[in-house]
Amino acid sequence: MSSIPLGDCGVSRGFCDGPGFGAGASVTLVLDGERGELVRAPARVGKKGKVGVLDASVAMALKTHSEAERRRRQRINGHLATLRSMIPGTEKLDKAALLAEVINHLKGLKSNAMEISKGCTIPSDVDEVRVEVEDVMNSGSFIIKASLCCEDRPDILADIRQALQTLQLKTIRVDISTLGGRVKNVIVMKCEGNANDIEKHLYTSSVHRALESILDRFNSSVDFLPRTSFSNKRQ
Amino acid sequence: MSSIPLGDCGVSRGFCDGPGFGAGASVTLVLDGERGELVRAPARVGKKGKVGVLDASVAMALKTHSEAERRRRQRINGHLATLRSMIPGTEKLDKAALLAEVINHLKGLKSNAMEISKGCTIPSDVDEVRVEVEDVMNSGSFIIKASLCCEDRPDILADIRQALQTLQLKTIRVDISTLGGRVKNVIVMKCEGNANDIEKHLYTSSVHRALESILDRFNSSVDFLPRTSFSNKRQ
DNA sequence: GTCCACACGTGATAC
DNA sequence: TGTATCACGTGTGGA
Repeated sequence: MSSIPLGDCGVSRGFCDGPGFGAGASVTLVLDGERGELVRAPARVGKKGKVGVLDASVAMALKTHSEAERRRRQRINGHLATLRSMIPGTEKLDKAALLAEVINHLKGLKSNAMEISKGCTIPSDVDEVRVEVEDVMNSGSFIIKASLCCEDRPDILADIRQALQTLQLKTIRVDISTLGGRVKNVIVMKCEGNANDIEKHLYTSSVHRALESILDRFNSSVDFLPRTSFSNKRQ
Repeated sequence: MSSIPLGDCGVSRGFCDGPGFGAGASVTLVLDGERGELVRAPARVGKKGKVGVLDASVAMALKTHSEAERRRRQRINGHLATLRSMIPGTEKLDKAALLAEVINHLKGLKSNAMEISKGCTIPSDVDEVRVEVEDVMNSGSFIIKASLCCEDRPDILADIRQALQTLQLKTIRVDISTLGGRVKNVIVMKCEGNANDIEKHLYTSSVHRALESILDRFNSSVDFLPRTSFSNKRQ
């Protein structure tokens, strides 16, 4: 009784005239347990040995039971319909495929959020250079995602640009986040054309070296650089 | 045949000896359609008027049918179990509540992604200054979230810092995203202490003016500034 | 003893 | 044709 059935779900048949009831109740053949063989059902008798003395209360119990079960089905199918409306391209999928697609979208959104949080937050006060080949297109192009985390300074972006412009990489996107005097730069670059693994490794290590040189340069000059020129110093 | 049934799902009973079969097949009473009354089922006869001439092929059809149906249920329930394992706190929920929770998580992740993309992506080639009081703490402090979107240039961050350092605002966080020669700067500032609405509006408009002045300065000087010094120009 | 959720087999239906 | 999915009513076990 907690959730809402979301309408009739298109079930417009009358009560108990649907398929699956009458035949299931009148056929006196059952499939034997371990064998799967069709055998005669044992003549089921009532509790007192009489068939047909089911009274009105039992009938009412059956009725309410089947109605409750129908409501439960409506509830589940309503939620399924909601999910189907939320995920594009699932209009013609059956229940299992819809649920599989829901799982995929959930994984995708979760990894997406993970990726964004990984790319946007600043790790805990530790200098870091990370370079990874993020995605390999089937066209031979590949994407390099590099990040540099260090103490903040105003010309770090210019340094990064200068260090990377010698490479034949097209900068797709740059994200810079600062927090408490630290900065994390995420640079997404793309190399178009067919490159083999050796070339990819060459690019990757070149990017890594370029960013590490920035880090080294900064760390060697941090002692005598004026640190008071930033407005967002750590406190 | 595309997805995997994910094992037995704990169903260890033999075939057709489970609940819900025997009694349903031997009781010869059905509930009448529109009324919900319990009536005698019409004596179902075979196709040729004889009961009990169901041959082995029909039995096999029934067997394969129920087995296929069981496989279908296992597939669906397997996906449901996967969803349950993906979302914490759904271990003791029933199917409908689980699906409702899946819907909630999907909505949450989607709005989260929307929020992040709102703060990180660059709008479509239109200069923009937005300032909003993001969150008002119950301590009287408030947070100003300002964003400036314009053509990219190397010293824009320094300009923003200079323009905002005259205000008594502590910079909590700065996010900068560039894409195709455009840049979006998101600055989150905090003003501690008790401020009334007039002061908040004063701060807000000051930030707005500061950022717009940067935009104006850039737009008036864009004609004679060298634009070729960026590595990530739009192409 | 009542209520609820689940798994079951079955008929209808689509392809 | 067989082989899928789906909704149905029902039996049953757990709160």
